Amino acid sequence: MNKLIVILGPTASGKSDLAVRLAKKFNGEIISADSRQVYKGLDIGSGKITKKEMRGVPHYLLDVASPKRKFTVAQFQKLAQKKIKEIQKRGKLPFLVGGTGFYIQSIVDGIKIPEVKPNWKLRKKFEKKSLKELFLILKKLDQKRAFVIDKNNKVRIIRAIEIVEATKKPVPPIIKDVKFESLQIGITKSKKQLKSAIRKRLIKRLNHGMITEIRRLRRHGLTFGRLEEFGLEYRYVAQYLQEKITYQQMIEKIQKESERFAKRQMTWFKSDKRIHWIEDQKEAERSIKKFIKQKPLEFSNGSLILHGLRSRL
RNA sequence: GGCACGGUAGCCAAAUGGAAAGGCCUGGGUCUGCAAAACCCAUAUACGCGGGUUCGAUUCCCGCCCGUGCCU
Repeated sequence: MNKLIVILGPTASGKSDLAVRLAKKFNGEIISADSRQVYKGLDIGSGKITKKEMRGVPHYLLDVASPKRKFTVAQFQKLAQKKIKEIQKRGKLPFLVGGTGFYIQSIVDGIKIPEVKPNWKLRKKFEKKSLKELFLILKKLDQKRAFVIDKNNKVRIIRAIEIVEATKKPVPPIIKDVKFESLQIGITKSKKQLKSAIRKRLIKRLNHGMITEIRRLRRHGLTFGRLEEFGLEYRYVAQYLQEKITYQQMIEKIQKESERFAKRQMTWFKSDKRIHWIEDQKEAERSIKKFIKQKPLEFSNGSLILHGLRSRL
């Protein structure tokens, strides 16, 4: 059996808690799909689940990377696929839980990411160039990719150039290699609910030593610049510690930015029509039960080549 | 009380004697190794009040109100 349950939703929607309950009920184990919780030492600020909250359910892909180094989707994909298979082999049901849409997509759709590691030196060099210059470079190297790429997005253009330079070939089309049969369950919350959940959670995190945590990260050698890259809590606490903003401004910023982040997450999720949106645990249980009973789908051999960028089934 | 500066959209903020920039917020969206990232699109009956000068005033003049700073 290669079934996989995905629990997703915007930040502060209560994914972790729901996942533990469901995992307990269905003999499952949890794999986190969160781009910040992979880092060691980012605990309170990233809302990492505690040992106690796990209630005996094994969790994976937490604390697998050093915050000094950048962790990427490709690394996530490899580790997660391996873990999921291991869990399945033991006869347990894997739950992929998190809010990082791209990470989830990398597993659910099994998109093949070009095997070109980020070349930080090259990126740094190209970052200095103007958008226009970069676009012209890409156009010369790979017309097809240049045609569809977001012309205003430096990061993407540089990445495309990076791939072509390394492989000496155009950027390959997106290929899907779906390895698991997955059921995606999404938690919905109204804007009001999210807003107040974010507020409550923020106060709690501050009371639980979030600032101390970030000071500790500093002591362990993380620069303020690096801390700011983690976004939200880490970014604005870092700014507060540098006295760029006041305590009050820090709180307001984290709140606002978290709300906006939740919105962006929903934008991502909304476009995936396969997600089953649920309002409570009962509903989730029902759809999981039904999903488990289904006969495994016949997997078509070979990989799919997508003509569009994402599948919106 | 005196002096100075200011009052432009929900917030910040520019310019201008002749159809009032921009940013934020907000809404929608994109996504091929940084994705809590990066990027795109949309959005406003906005010039404190009253009078005057003028063909025409947000802009110049007078008075008033409000805010900020300094002085007594």
